[in-house]
Amino acid sequence: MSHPGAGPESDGESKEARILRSALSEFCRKGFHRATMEDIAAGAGVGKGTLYLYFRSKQALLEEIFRLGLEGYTAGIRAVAGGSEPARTRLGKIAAFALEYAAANREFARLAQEGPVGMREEFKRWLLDLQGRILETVRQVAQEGVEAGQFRKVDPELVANLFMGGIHSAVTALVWGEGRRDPREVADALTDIVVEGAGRRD
Amino acid sequence: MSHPGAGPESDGESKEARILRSALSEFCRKGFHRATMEDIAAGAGVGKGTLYLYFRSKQALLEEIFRLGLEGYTAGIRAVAGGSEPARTRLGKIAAFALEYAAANREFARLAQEGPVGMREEFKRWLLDLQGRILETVRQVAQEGVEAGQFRKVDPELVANLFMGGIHSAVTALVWGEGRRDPREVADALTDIVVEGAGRRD
Amino acid sequence: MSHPGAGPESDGESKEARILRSALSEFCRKGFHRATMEDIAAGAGVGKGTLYLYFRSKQALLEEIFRLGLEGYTAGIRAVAGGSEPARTRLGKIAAFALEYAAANREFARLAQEGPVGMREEFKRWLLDLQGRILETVRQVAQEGVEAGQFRKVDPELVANLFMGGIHSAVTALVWGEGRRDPREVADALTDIVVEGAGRRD
Amino acid sequence: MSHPGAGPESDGESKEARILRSALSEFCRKGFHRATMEDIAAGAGVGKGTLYLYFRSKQALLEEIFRLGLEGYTAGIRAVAGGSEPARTRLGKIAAFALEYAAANREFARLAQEGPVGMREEFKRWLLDLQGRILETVRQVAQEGVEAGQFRKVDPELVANLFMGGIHSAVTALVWGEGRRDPREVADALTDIVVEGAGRRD
DNA sequence: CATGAATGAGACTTCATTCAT
DNA sequence: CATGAATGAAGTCTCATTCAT
Repeated sequence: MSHPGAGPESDGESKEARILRSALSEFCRKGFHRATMEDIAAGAGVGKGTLYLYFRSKQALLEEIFRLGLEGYTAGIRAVAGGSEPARTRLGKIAAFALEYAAANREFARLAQEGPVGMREEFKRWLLDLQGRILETVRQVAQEGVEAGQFRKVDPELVANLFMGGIHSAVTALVWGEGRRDPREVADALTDIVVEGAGRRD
Repeated sequence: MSHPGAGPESDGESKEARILRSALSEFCRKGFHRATMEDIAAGAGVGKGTLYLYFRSKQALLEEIFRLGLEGYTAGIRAVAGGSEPARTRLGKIAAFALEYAAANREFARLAQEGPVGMREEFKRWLLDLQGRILETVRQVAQEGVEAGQFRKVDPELVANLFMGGIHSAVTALVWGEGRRDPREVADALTDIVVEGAGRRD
Repeated sequence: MSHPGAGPESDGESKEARILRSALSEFCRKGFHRATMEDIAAGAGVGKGTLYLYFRSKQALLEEIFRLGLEGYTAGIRAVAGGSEPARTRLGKIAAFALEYAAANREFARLAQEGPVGMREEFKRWLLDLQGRILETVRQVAQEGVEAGQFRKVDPELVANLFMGGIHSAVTALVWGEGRRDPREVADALTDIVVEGAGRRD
Repeated sequence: MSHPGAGPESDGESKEARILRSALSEFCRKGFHRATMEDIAAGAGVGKGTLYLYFRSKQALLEEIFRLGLEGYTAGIRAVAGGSEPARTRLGKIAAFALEYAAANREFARLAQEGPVGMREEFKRWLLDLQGRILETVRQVAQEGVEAGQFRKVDPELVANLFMGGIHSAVTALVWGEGRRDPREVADALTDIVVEGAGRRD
């Protein structure tokens, strides 16, 4: 086995998974620097030294959390963005997926909003890259919308920025606010405004 | 001092201001936790102990930076949002102001994007509150647009979220990217899409 | 195992011996404190826990290495020192044996030169004692040389110190230096100087 | 001032000196790895953090101790070795100086015998170099003795090795043994044997 | 007001040792 | 006998904060 304790645990979750969950929870609650390895270990029900059997360092732990969390996110975004449906439909799906993903991973969503605090410069670049690729994916959808005549001649990059920014803003409200709204409904309304505009049609 | 009678600060900036500028610069460059009081003091050209004559703690320094930076920002937003012009015009002015403010205060804009790292829970709440009040201001504009029949029956809160999220996204590109675009132009394009929509009008 | 009936250790070396060799190698390469039980186990081709079936602790491992290495050394010294030949011959044999022993056990010789790092106070005393007994053996040879009229009235203890110190110095050059000289030749030259003196005879 | 606290202390010794003394004492008593910065600080009567105002790390502290200790040693050796007196006289002075230096710096002498444990590879090389230069100095004396016809045709390098090895051995006895002998007397006797030889002159 | 030497709490990380399998 | 996952004591080092000057 490449990793210690890869076998099934009695409480139904691998040690690695327990550590990751505990770390996410601590990082989210206290921020990277205020969270201590001691507390993370306690939260995972393991000894302090055990953390280092699974992760090289505190930083590595943080980065792995981001890697895993963003892997699912980007894969999902790309999947729903890749169809052959009208641009509007695809945008709607992107928004819906993003908001639902955030709702399903509230702690990670909160952590991700803290920004790349405590990461090595190298990992920060990876993160910016990833963000760039997501924006590019959305831009592509907008551009295809323009080319297919579904959208007017708008700057696709700006649409992508606006759209993802709007989603980001909605996610903030979603994960921090108390009065929760249905992610799907928000996604639809957001898409509606981006495509149809807020202005009155005469 | 070389010029007696030139006032206590012959280099034209009060010690407090110099400290704040140095702290902003350090926080921006290294992040809150990696920045040291020693470096901040050196950057301000004062002794380490002097920092504590002006600010109770490192946290207080950070919070004061945010207080001052956001004060100007919110005041500006409120000012341009408050006129009696059409909603679209006011939204355009909001975007223009926000982007220009970010361009004029790049370091602060970068710092603000890092999120509330290192702040006391109490100050985080104040920050969320402030953000809420800004959103509320924008929401108000949108709502008045709806009421005045300039906008169709969209959810004003969502419009505010989308709009400010888009601005946020544009600011990120503005303060981190190299190829700079004119803030005003970006603001106009952003407003245009939000009001007119990306979709084709038939 | 490939050859049933070939005994429990078909590779020709008992587990204990393999562990000792690996430990010696690690201690020699990295020093006592930097060497890890993990690496020692890996080098011996056994599990970490197995080390503790053969040795009580890391210290015990170190001490056993010294015990074994010095056992052969002191036995050899005593053997060649014990004859009834002239003192000079016996000194020559002592030097030859010591240098050849070091050449044949380079790793141990290097380790022994590092001094009693990491040992318990008790074992350090044993070590000093042993060193004292070796010196005593050599002193005895010198004294007998004086008594037999082969040597002039020199302090036998000092001769022993000088002689063994010279050997020690030569061993250092032998086990660390690249340009190797023949141990036997060095031993002869060393003995020659100690007995005949560097000074010119008129 | 380049260093904090360079001014005179109330107890008549600079903080840096107190730290160095405490560190030497701890390193000597427990060895490099077993000595703790906490104990060193306590022994110097300063806080733990203060150590790091004067020395970058524990290693740096050790290395500085060696640098200072060996600086005086090598300077002394070179000084007494450099005269124009007969080789024998100079060897005698070298031995006397070395033994007196060891007697005057017993703790350092003990530490130096532990070998280069805990040092960076780079510093180890510096140390070996220094040792080589000392040997070279002694070798030079022996060679000049040969050239001046004071010594017979012996290998000067071997003489240097023997002589310094003998001194080393005597130092060990001196700093660890209980029954102390006068360094000067030991130095004379040692030199006598090396030059005249232990053997009887017929 | 200003300074910066001094402090010590606190965090990460290592690794010898144990013990259930 | 053998293993190696798990542990936690222990140690180094950082840095915000204080206070005597």
